[in-house]
Amino acid sequence: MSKSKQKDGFFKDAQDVARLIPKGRVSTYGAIANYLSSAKAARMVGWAMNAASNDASVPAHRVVNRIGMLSGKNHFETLSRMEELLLKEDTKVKDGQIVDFEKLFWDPILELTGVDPYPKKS
DNA sequence: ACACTGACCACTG
DNA sequence: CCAGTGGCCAGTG
Repeated sequence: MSKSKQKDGFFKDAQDVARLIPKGRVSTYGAIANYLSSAKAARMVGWAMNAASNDASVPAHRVVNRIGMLSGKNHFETLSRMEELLLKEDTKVKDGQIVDFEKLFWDPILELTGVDPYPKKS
């Protein structure tokens, strides 16, 4: 990061995927991580967002944890910044959680590859 | 160069 | 059902 050129890596990819999230939709760290590598790299996605917090082109506010909670709001300029940004995009937020999260959920795997990562329960 | 940490998730017991 | 633990990648001390 400090270097002018960013080597291709998880960060770059995660930020790139974040930019693909349509306005008014939200995604999760795990989904993005799973799309890039595995769900276990979810932590890095959050970190990538933090690294990109200076980059306004990366809608980090559209990325929440798996239960639709604004877990990363503490890393924004202000605690209410993330929620405000979401509300501006018609994304309802209630008590720190995305309303109708299931409907607004944008899964890169499902949307970009067409493969349903969540096989129906047996 | 080693160890630890981090906006998380899924699997085990 | 709740608690515990491993794991992923990159950056920092």
